[in-house]
Amino acid sequence: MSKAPRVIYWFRTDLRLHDSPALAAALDLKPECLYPIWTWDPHYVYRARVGVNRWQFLIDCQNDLSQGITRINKNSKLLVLREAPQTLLPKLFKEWRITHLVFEKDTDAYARERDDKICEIANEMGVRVITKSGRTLYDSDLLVKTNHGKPTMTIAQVQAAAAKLGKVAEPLPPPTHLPDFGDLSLEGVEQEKPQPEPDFNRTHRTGDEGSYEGGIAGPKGDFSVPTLEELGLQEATTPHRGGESLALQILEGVISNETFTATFSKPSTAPTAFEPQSTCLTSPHLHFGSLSCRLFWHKVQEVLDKYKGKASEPPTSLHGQLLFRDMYFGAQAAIGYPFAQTAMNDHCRFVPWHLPSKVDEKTGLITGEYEVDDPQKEEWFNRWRDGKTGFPWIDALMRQLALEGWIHHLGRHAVACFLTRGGCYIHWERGAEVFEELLIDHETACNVGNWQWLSCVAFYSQYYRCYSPIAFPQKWDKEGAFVRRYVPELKDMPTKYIYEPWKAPIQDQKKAGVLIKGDGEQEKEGDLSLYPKPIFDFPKQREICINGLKGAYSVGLHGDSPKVLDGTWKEMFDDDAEGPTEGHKGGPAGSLDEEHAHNTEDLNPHKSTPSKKRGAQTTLENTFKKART
DNA sequence: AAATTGTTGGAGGA
DNA sequence: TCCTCCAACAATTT
Repeated sequence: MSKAPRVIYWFRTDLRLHDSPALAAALDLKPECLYPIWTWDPHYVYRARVGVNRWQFLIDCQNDLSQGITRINKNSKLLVLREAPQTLLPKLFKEWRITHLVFEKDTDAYARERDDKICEIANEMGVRVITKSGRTLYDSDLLVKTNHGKPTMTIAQVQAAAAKLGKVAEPLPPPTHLPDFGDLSLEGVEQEKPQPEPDFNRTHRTGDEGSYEGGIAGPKGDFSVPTLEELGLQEATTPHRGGESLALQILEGVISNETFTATFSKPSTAPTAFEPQSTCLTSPHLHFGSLSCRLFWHKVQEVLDKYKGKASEPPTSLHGQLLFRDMYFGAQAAIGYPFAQTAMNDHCRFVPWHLPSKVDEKTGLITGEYEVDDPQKEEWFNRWRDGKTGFPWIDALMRQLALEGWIHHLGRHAVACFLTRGGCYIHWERGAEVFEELLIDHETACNVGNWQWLSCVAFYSQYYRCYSPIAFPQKWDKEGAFVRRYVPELKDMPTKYIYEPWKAPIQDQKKAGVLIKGDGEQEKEGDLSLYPKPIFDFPKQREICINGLKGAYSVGLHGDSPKVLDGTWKEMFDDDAEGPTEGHKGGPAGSLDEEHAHNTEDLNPHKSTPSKKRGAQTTLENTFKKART
């Protein structure tokens, strides 16, 4: 007769009680006791980039989950344990006489490596491991297999595979009972403190990082959910809060509006809308698992089934948004570690962007540090990140991102295009890292996938379709309410100049209480606020970028090309690889000061084109002729 | 081989 | 508001 199961249910990213196939599997075991645990993975604390707002959201989720567990069983709660799962779990298996480990499968490259190791150890120790897929509509590995073993790179491929795989699984109801946990003794367990270097999150800490200081069960010894204070983090600034209770309320709000749900079309939702925003803001809940994507899918389906009018369809519909998520997860599942970088990634085009990542020679993985090939480009990057580019639309978005941890999808398009192929010509990996740090809904698969899309290195290739930081927001927000909200220096700027304040006559600037001057370092001059001059002439940079992309496409290297890996790609490009040089080596920004001294220079794109285009073409021929022979 | 399609560009004109 | 053109990528369909 075998003993009754003693189960660890390991909540990882997936923090939900509703529709957790893995939790259902754990309960199917009819365990004698169940330990619902969360482990502080030092990878998350130090190596992933996690800003305070995402920490806050996660802590909200944990508190809500813990309360949810206690509502079902007053003798149970979420147990938060401060140690890496690879070292901690084997000790717990022994200490708590565990028979089964159950968790939801994770296809992130690091998570897979970690979980494989854990499974191996569990196997050796005679602990049975049960995993279930629950993070996506379809199991990502199965999706890839159905896509002929290839990464899912288009939504059509996902839809074709989904048609073969059949309907999205029905969401599972929340559990009605949860067993007590057993003995919580940690007598025989010694905490192994993690190696904190490198620590990419140091900038967020006011005090010492303290998540491993109070022992495995935390400073109170009661396995409680940590506070930002305990983690040594500054206070969060986001108004968006986490937790399944809240997520279900949002979902209810969405589906109770039948027309919104049935006719939702992402490209026609305004990126400039705030309070309320134009989309549902469920992405952080999908990331942390405080909302099930399958529950979302079927709730939307119920509305569609009874909707009489003309409904929207994938890819622009709500279902389409969820399918895109599965697409990026499928691509990541198939490509693995290289998916999140250019190096070794056969699906990623090589473009000689500025500020390229340093690559670890042994592992081939990017290190998180980058090469400053041109100090001016680093200045552009810093000003982009800090919302001081001098383009109000870009700056407003970047400030909203830093403050609230969320910006609309099209806003992400605008800033991503601006940093990479439609402005700065800086590496998409730099932008992805900033988003990773600041977004509360950050998901490696979706973030990396979208950066590749926007920079035209994978998923998308129409690099000549470029977002203007002036014309694009004008389409949505003529008055510039969004800019006035997030860039308060410009709140009284006349509407005519709101997206290009450098054009405002000096009298108008003064009347609006702001001077367009400097690089954003200085905030005030006397009574007047200062707002920076633009980092460059947008139409000029746009042309440089488009020609650069054209060249890189014609060279045709990918992340796994030998020339990319050994650095000899440089032979295929001129030194100023991004395009026409024509005496702009010092950079167009240098000439800006003079050009805009009178604030009347017309920076309207597409004005100067015909003669210049020929010039660019000729230079391009020269730049890439080696590649063609 | 040519035509079509692809979630979300911009300008100019009717 | 809708249409065409711009100059032009790549995967898929015909």
